[in-house]
Amino acid sequence: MRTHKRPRMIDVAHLAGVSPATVSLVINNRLSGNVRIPPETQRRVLAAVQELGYVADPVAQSLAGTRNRLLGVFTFEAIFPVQFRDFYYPFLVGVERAAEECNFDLVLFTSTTAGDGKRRIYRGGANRLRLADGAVLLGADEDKLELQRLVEEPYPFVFIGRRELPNARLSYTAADYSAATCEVTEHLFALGHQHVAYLGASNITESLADRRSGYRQAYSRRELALNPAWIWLQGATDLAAVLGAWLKQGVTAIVTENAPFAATLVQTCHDLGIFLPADLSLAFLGDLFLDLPWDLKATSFAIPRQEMGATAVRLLAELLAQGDAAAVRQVTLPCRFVPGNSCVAPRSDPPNYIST
Amino acid sequence: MRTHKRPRMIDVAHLAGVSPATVSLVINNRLSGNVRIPPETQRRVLAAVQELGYVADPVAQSLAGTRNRLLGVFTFEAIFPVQFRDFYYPFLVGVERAAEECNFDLVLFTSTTAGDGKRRIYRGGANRLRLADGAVLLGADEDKLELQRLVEEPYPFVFIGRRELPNARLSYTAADYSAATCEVTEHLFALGHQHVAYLGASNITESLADRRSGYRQAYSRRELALNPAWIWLQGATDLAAVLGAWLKQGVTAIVTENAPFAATLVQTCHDLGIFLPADLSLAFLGDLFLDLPWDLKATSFAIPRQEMGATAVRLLAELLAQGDAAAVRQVTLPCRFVPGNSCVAPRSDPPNYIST
DNA sequence: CTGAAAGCGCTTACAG
DNA sequence: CTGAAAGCGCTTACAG
Repeated sequence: MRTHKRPRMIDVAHLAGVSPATVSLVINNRLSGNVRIPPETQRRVLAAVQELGYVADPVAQSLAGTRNRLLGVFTFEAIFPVQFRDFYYPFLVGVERAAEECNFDLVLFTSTTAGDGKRRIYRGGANRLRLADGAVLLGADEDKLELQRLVEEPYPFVFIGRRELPNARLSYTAADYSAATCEVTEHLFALGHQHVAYLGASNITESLADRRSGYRQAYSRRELALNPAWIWLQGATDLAAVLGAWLKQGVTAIVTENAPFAATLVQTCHDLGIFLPADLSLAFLGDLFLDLPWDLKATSFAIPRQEMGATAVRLLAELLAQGDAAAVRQVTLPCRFVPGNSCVAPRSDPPNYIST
Repeated sequence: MRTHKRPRMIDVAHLAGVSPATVSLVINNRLSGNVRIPPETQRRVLAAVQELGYVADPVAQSLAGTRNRLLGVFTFEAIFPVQFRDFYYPFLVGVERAAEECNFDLVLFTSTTAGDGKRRIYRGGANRLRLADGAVLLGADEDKLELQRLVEEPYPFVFIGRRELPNARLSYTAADYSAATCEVTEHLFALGHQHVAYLGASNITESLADRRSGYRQAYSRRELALNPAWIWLQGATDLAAVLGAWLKQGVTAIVTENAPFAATLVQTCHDLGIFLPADLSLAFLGDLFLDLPWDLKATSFAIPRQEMGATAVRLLAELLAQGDAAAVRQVTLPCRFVPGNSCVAPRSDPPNYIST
């Protein structure tokens, strides 16, 4: 039972002495081409809007099939995560700023949480995001099946982060992890390291694949042979054992993937009595939220998170303006190399490690 | 031009050989009271739903169902501030969680930014928040005139943080800064301090007023006279001078308001060669985002930020359910005393300070 | 230039 | 028990 406290378009129309259609036209500035409404009428309409405090109901606008200047923000996990707060926040800052620029409000889909705590775009079969004109998606753990379904319908969205599907292209703003990883690895080569190992997580995502290809690229640019044993993805084997073997084989530097992983690495080095960075140089692939011991500052790269968020919104705004829901835009932004002191030149006189 | 790829209710109705109304009733389980649909019909409808992969369009549902289940989140500054990120974030976490519970989506009003960079509830006379069923407001620097206007219209909202208006009551979820400050101050008395001074900001807000009254309350509970000179609000006089005077007069402990301010205090102590906490105990009024030197851990209290956010949303949900836009709810949540080591017993043998 | 009408996809009284 | 109809608040051809 809606109490009609909120003024509706019909009220505005009455007050202004025109029809709802005219109100709609004036409000939405659809005064192009063959539609011409005299300034005086427009003024009356606007005055009525003013007087009543009228704001169009976005739900009705949406149903009627036009734009409601609402941009969705969808994450498969909580949008305000507690665990990776520091990582995600800058994306949101960027999203907000760009939305402000483009005059969009943001709708956060929190009601899409399924029974299992995970969020779903499709509830049963309906695309919940349709409440908004378009949406920005972000976060890990995306459900590829849902994404696949989303690209198949004419609904504009942009993913923050590169995401690929088997048989479809989708819009995204990515960070150039490949180039950044290549740069970091080359930095190690330039310092004089010959054998640079790679420590990664056991899973594979687009952004991890990019890092790994950047690592390989650095090797091929230097025309160095890459010993497959120097790539180790977290698995059955013990990290300490791998580390011991690497050192014996002459590995003097490691590039490592994510922060939780990096913490384990640093701890293991400590346990094995390996001095950082004197015995072993460490480079980190992306923003690190980890306090390193011994005044170590991570050599790494910075992900342009705020820009990625802002760019995603701007792309979406373009897609909407262009009105072609099938259009695909992909933008890759550079990362910034962050020099630290966790990478130094290798020892001229390497210690003789005992295997563990 | 919406393409009808998605099955609509009418399609289900056709397939099941019933009317849309029946489909709606079955799907929404509105089979109470005088509505009775034979199991066989229900089965047919459900089978059709299944076969077509039908799910109701939420947009149409909201439009038909009177409410749009959108809750606004409004701040007069950016909702994702860069400066006070750590302070505001937990409120948002609480808001999101409660919204999820209550099945509301959230709309962040970023489009309300005026030319001057500040956000406004009213744009040209229109309440922009009306887009949502109700709204949660938070943040400092609220515009009292806009708030005044908002309470005057029948629009349900809840402020996160106590806010008062001259001639109206509004709904909020507050933290009990008064009790918490009283507790912290009494803690100092219990440690043996006789003269506890108060250092505050120059402005006055509801939450600062609460702290100040808590401080006074602690004195009156102990039946101690409060020397007016021991309350100092940031102003013309130099902090160092005030501090020097206090110490000479036997002040051995200070409670201090906000973090930026607290930083100045700590620095000044350092400059004057005052050892913390041996020479001077320091208590902090609320969550402190400041690294204290010398392994000092702040004695302070924790603001129940997440709970405040969640409670605000739940209150709002209640107000909406109750349908009385004029109803006012005010909830005050307790803060948690945080024992640190920045408060210790006063020296039995106080140093003889030289005035600066 | 502007109004009347149809339609977006659903729900809810109201009849039968 | 179930259908026909009206309505939610808007937009968009289509007439005039």
